[in-house]
Amino acid sequence: MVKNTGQPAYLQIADDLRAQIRGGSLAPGTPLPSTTKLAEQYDASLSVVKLAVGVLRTEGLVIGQQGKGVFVRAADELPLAPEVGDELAELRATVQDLAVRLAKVEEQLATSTTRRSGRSSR
Amino acid sequence: MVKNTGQPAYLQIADDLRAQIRGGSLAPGTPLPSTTKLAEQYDASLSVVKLAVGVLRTEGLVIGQQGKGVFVRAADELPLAPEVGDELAELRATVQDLAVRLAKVEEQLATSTTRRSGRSSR
DNA sequence: GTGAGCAACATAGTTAACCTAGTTGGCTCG
DNA sequence: CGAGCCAACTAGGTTAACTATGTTGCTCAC
Repeated sequence: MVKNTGQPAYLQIADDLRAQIRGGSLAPGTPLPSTTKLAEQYDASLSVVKLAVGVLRTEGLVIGQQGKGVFVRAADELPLAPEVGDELAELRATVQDLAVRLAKVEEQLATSTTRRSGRSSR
Repeated sequence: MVKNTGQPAYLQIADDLRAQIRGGSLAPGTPLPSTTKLAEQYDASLSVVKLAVGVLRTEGLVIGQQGKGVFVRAADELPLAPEVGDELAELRATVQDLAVRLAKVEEQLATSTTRRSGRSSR
C-alpha cells in the first residue's frame, strides 16, 4: 500500500479503518492494532498512521487511551448516523476515482485537440 | 500563548478559530490568516497550526485551497445540518450522473483515438 | 508470598525539515 | 504591447526525532 490514487496516505488509511469499523470488522470496544502494527500492516510510516488515527479521533469514531490503545467507540454513542459515514466514505472513494479518470481524459483531450487544430465547442 | 489548561495547543487554537467562525468574527467565504501568520499570532510552531487547521478541515468548518488559503465555509452548509441525509442523497445523484457522463466521454475518446491511429504521445 | 521497582510498550503532543503543488503578480524579452 | 517565465507566497503531505505520560507485566529483593 498505499497506492496511488492521488488520495493522501493518511486519508486512505483512515478510510480503510473507518470502513472496518462501520462494517463491523472492528467491533465497538475492541482496540485497533497498535500504531506500530498498523504502520507495518499498511507499509506506511508511523507518522501517517498517527495522522490517520488522529482523523478518526476528531471524528469521534474512536477513542485513544494513553498507555492502552485506541478503542472503537460504542455504536450507541457514534456521532452521526452510521450509514452516513458509510456513504461518505464510499462517495469519497467514488469522487476520487472520478477525479483521476477525468484528469486523464482531459490530458488526452488537450494533446489531441492541440495537434488536430482548434477545438470545438465550449 | 498557549496554555496551560492541560488542553493541547493545537486543540486550543482549533477551538479559538472555531469560536471566531461561530461568532461571525470570521465570516463565511473569508480566508483565515495564512499558516505562518497564525503561527506568529498564537506564538506557536507551524506544525501545531497545521494540526489545528487540519482539525477544522476534517470537521468541515473550513476548506483549504492550495495556493490560495483556507476559507470559512458558507453558513448554509455548515456542519451538523440535520438534513445531512438530503445533501448526501443529492451528492450521490450528482456523482452518479458524473460517472455516467465520464464513462461516455472515455468511451468516445478511446474509440476515436484507436480509430484514428495509434494513440498519441505522452 | 508480597511488594517495589523497573522495563517494555502504548498513545499523545511538539517541533522541524523537506518536498509537492497551486496561485498570483511582476518583470523581461521578443 | 503581449507572451511567457519566474519569484514569492500559499496549503498540503510525509517523515523523523524527541518528549511526556499511562499501562502492564516481570523480576528481584525482602
